[in-house]
Amino acid sequence: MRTSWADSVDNSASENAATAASDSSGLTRPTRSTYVLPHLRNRQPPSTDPPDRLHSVPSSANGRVGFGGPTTGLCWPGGSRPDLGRAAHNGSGGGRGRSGWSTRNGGWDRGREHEANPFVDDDNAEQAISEQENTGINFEAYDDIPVETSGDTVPPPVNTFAEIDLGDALNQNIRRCKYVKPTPVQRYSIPISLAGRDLMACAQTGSGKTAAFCFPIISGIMREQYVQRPRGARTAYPLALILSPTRELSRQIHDEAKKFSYQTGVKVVVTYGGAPINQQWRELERGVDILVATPGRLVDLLERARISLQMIRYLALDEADRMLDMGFEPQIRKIVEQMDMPPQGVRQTMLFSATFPKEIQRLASDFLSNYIFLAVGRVGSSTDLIVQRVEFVHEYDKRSHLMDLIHAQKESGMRGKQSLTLVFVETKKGADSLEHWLYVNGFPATTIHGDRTQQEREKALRSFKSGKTPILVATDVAARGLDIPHVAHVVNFDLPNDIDDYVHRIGRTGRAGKTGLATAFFNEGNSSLARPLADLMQEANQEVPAWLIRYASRTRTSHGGGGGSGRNRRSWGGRFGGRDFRRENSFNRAMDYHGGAKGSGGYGFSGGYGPGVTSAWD
DNA sequence: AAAAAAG
Repeated sequence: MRTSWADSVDNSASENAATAASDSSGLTRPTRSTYVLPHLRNRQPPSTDPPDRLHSVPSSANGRVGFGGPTTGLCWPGGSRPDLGRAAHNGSGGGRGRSGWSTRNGGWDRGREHEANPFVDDDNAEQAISEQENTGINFEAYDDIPVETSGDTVPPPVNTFAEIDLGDALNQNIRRCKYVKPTPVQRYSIPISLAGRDLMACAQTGSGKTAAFCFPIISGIMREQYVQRPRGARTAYPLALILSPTRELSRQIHDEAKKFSYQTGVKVVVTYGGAPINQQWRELERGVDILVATPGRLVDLLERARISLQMIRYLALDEADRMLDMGFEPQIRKIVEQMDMPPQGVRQTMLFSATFPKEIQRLASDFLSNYIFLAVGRVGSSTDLIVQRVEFVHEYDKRSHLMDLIHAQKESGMRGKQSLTLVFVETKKGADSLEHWLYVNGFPATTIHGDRTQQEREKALRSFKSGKTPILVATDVAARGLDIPHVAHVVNFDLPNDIDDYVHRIGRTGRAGKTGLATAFFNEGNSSLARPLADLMQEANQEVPAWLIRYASRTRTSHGGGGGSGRNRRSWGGRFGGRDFRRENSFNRAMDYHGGAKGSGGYGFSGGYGPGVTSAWD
């Protein structure tokens, strides 16, 4: 049985009580002194704000003290593994010159001690907030998770990181990240990727997808020590490309990848729009193995020949279904098919998302070669950890209703700043206007959307993460992938039109095995979402209001009971549910999953490794 | 129809 949201907030509050008790900056205190109205924000000087300083304060802790590094001074990565590449550059061993993995910085990174320690933030700021945080994933929530694989000769999953030959350096970083054992998606996808196979992976929000595609890439690059890259004075030749749909997500992936690749010699660079391109050029000139990027800026750099993709061995698309939807597909096609990237089959391609509609899968198969399809958990969301509520709220009542929710949340045990509320709205204008209204009413809120400058966007995100403004009003720019600890409540102030967007939005809470609450405001304008929403909630064992079910049956489409056609089809399917309600449509949903796309190619289910249809989640 | 992504 489910604990109530208030309970879970109470629990986490008491978990944190020891360390957070002295924190007096409550939710209720609007930070008016630093608040700037939206229309005045462009005049802000490029100042560093407190959250940033918070992270950089302990300069004395910079360097190698944070993770107990000195104890490992004698076992540099690869010290006992000559095949692990760059270790040879360390100290006096580096006599290979340009035959190493990165011709551009072969001589530069000998002094690895100059590589900033990406773990200092964790050790100082994050741990102070919550000891629990970095021990991360609540693995009990992942026990007996259903898994399905299909494709030729699927490599078996592993149960521990130790079973995987990732290399000493990477293993050490995994320990520094305090990852104790792999999440389900990692257990399955890492062996697949290490075997060199292309992969299309669906896994719940917050289940560790980033590491799942980063580890094999980093490990693979470390092995390719003799990769000879062309020498172009101004052109960078990355070996791996990771694409994501928003700038903030690209940044987040970059920051994660930096941790994973610390002291491996593998260089990670991020590039995205809205930020000065010169700085990014300089970074690229210093050498890049893994490039993380948003599509627009990458195309720009490709057209200026600052980047060549001809050495790409690994291509990963995060939020792959978004990357291939109408808005992005032409750009992705250009990058993948019309520039100088090696074709599928030559490079290794990995697609990851929590949702994967059938029609997008069909598109995606253009980029893949003999790929393995992997579905981990109830595809669509980590729903059991998220308590979902739907309330009927008229348009004109939404604001006061939101105010009630925030007050209720405040009273139900938010003592520190670690209980954050993320409010999704449909439009950028709506975001500004709601944020302004919240401000006027004394709520410490900020907003993130595509009409704000990149500086404003990143500042808003920092301010939210730090708890300085524990309410964030966002458009769908924040719907996918962002990993924000302590988001206790996601409010769908305006529901999206696509149920997949809903899945991603609520996935901003209930991360890494923690619980969360998601509240949606539903009214006549959302009738097209009634059925898919009711179905999703029911599948996740949520309480579905009777009025929503009535709405759902009223808006049944002529295509029949499956939720209609088009964008609101059920894309996650009920393959893992054991209940009759799901079985009824299991055939249709199986078709949804696999789209019949490779019907002649022998892509049957093999599914012999997972626990099949047994699931603690049902 | 909106949002995102180049400037």
